[in-house]
Amino acid sequence: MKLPPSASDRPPTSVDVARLAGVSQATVSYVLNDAPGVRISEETRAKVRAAADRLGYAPHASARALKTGRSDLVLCPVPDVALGSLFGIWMREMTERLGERGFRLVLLQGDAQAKGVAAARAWAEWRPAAVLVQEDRLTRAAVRQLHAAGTAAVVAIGPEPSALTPTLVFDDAGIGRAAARHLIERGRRRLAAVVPTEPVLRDFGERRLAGVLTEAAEAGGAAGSGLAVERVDLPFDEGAAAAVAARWAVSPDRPDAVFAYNDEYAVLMLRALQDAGLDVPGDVALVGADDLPWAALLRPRISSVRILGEGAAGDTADWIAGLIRDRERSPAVHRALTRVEIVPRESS
Amino acid sequence: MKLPPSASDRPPTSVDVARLAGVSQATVSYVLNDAPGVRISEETRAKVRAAADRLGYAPHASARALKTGRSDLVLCPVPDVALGSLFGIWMREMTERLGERGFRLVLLQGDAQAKGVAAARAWAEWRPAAVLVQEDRLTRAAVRQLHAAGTAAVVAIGPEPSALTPTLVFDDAGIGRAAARHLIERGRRRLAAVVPTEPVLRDFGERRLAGVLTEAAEAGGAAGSGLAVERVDLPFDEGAAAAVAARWAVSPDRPDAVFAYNDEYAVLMLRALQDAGLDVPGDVALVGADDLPWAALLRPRISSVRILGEGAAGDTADWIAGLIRDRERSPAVHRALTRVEIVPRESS
DNA sequence: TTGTAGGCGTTATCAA
DNA sequence: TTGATAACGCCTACAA
Repeated sequence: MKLPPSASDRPPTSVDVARLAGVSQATVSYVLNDAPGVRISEETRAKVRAAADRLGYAPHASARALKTGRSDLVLCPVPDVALGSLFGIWMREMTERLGERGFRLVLLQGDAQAKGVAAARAWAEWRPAAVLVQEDRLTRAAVRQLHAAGTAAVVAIGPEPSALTPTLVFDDAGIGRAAARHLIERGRRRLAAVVPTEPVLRDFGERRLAGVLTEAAEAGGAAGSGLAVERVDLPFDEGAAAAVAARWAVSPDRPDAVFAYNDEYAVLMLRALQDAGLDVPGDVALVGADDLPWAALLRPRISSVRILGEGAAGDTADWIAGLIRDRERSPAVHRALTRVEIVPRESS
Repeated sequence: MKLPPSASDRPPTSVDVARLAGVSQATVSYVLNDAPGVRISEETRAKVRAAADRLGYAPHASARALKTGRSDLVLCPVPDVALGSLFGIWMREMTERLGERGFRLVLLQGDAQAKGVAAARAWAEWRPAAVLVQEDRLTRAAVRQLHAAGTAAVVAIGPEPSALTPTLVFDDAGIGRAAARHLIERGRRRLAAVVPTEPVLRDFGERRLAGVLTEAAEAGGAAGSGLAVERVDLPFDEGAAAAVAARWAVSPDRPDAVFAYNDEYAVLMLRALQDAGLDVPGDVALVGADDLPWAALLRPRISSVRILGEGAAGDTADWIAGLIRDRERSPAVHRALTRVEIVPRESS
């Protein structure tokens, strides 16, 4: 097998293909793009395709984007924290479905601190069809910047509908509510909610805590019984967890239930509680979140709040494709990303 | 604050900026790119920058790429499995460091099955400066395709130097070896190695197993003692794990040590072993891999093989930048990605 | 110190 | 059914 004769050292262009096939450059474009409303003989098509193959021709995406004025890019600048397995599954489904709709989802990691109009400008340079990004990285100027650059859809991901643009609502409060409701229904009265101190997790923790408080307030009102909620700010650190557990061990009004933010924090608390001589769930019930596979293997098995189920991404991808099609800009448009569901197990 | 007067509905171009600033388009380009060897008055520069700001001008990345003939893109098509926290940390460091070198690392998730020349063509359309991809997704034709498209560096990630292109060697066998050495040094003689049956993990498992076998063969030869290695094909499933453990519980020549592939499988095995009445590490020692934070919280705490430490990515990024600069194509060039290190804990 | 002009590789319009 | 040809937005010699 011989190397294709490279006319020069530079990547082959459609002109090269045309020359080799003995047709005009326009014909190459027609054939390779299956241009509608153009009749080209099957013979010519074959010649063109053979030539393209032979040269290893790959159309220049930038040239195409420049000419057509649009790109099929859906930019998704992800913060580091998002690279969890849960998010990974969701992302894969999104990629797949958006691909079927003709879009290419691209993850931009890094520059986690880049936000506002500066970040928006960097994203805008690619003239993406859509940008899908954590709400707190968007400002009014950022959204305007993206629109100015022709971005058809700017989609925020946040705890509640953004005032700026359509939002994919990720209901962290709902997660806290689900956990709290479950615990209260089981007769627990003194709840504790862990709020991670890690900068990237803190905000999520706050919102989950808020959900616990909401649920407790509602249930407390209904039952007329005193429901207490203790807030526990906690780094992911054994010592810190042990200190909390030790305090509870000797406290008469210690919590009888803990919502541990997620499954990892749940293990952390589980160990600390057990080491402090507290029985789970006898003395203290425990609920995590994310429903990670290994959490079900602990003893006791950790109850968890399942967040993004399989198949949750498909519809979302269609929704986003619709936003792009309609160039939707109204902040009134939003969609719940989360389907929260408690998975009860031994620990609660 | 008024909206900038948009001359038209289309994204502002450098011509628009020039018009607003009252200068030529070339001047805009000079100013915005800080062109060397061109003297432009500070006054003019200010005017240009003000105009660009006012219009929300973002240079068209595709137009620039088309003109300059190169892009600063480093494409990294990742399989789904890679979106673990470990890989996330590594990725973030890579992004950062490559950014300092003027490159933009972009993750293409999905199309995990796309490989060979078809996938290469899709990647080539973006005329990336480099492509960083799992070795098994590359073929000779794929590498040639990328080179033909002007890709300066095609970097494979694989268990051993590729015959096609420079390789980032991810030493899975070394992980198995480290685990085996540790266990053998502690006097264990009948090793078992878990090979996950999940399609995406199986190959990695095979290589880690191979490492265990290698180490056992070497140690066996040296010690002259009979070292046995049992292969355990296992899905991530409690029932399957229980079956294995139950068999071992009544077997006189059961393993006295298990390398569980990773920390998640380690929990799986830990529970199964304990349920079967086997003591860890008394009857059976256990070693995982990845050194996930929560694994250290189990009882007994899981010994683990740490793989990519902090800072492992910085040098790698520099190495890749070098490959791009030199347009390095020799398969002889490779670099170890892994820095394997055992983290001994209670379970072994 | 600034402006003019050509061309990067495509797509798409209009003739032939 | 096919072939010239004109942009798309930007960079960069070269001219002024």
